[in-house]
Amino acid sequence: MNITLKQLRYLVAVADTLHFSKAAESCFISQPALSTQIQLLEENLGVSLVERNKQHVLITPLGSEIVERARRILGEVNELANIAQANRTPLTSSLCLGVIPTIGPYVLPMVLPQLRSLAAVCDPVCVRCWNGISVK
Amino acid sequence: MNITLKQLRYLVAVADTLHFSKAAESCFISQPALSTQIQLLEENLGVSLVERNKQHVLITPLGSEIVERARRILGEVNELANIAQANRTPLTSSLCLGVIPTIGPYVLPMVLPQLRSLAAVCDPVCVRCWNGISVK
DNA sequence: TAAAAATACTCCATAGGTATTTTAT
DNA sequence: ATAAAATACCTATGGAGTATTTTTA
Repeated sequence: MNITLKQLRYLVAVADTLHFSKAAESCFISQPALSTQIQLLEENLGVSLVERNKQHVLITPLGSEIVERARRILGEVNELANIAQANRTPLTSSLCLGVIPTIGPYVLPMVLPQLRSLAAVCDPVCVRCWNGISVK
Repeated sequence: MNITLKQLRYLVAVADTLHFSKAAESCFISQPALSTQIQLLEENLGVSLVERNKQHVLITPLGSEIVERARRILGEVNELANIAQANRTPLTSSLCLGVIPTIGPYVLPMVLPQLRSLAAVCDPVCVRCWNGISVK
């Protein structure tokens, strides 16, 4: 199997809490589910990341290195999502307007000026030709 | 749903090939499977990353930004795996040796010196007490 | 004995495959 | 007509839950 972001999240949670049950809670999953994914991650990487022998959980030296990298990766994934989120704001993305060619030349000259007059609509308004009306 | 590394890999493959079928092949999956994941990723992010209108696939401006970040993230995940891989080399990790207490005091003095004499075994050799023989 | 992690098992969501349809050139 | 992506449908893997066992202090 392959490393997943989920596994990295769970590992970071364990590093933060040093407690499987609390880590699971913070991830909104059950303790066994988290346990399993941590084991899978260790198996995937072929190394031991967490010591469960003593009374409290310990992160191995290599584990700490991995945890730090996991934090960075998860941060960058969040950034990626945020970038997208920012561009998702209504009307900052491109507006695709479909009109059948027959009436296009008559309707567009009336509609486009009004569209442009809306504050949120910026140049350029790009007009392309479509050969159908299948616009969703 | 959540962004997955798999989706980021597929997106990068599309950016590299600008062709869904070739991208799918390079990921060792079918074209529909890749198509679906790209759609899911776009849905997750709430933005359009790939233009499929014209004869050849185009990455949107926002898509390019996302692709660059995806590349970086995937690279760092590989690094993470490599770090682990490096520490997986046999006998650079700790060796856990279990012996029942009854015979421990008799056997260990004979075994440990030989263990130490092996080139790959370094100090410190840490000896702990176990209350059982359940060692895998 | 109590607290915490591992294991057993079951179920369901979903990733992926094959076959087909849609779309554009 | 051909090539490419989307869709439909089905199967199977595996992630997560509950219940239980194991382990350590």
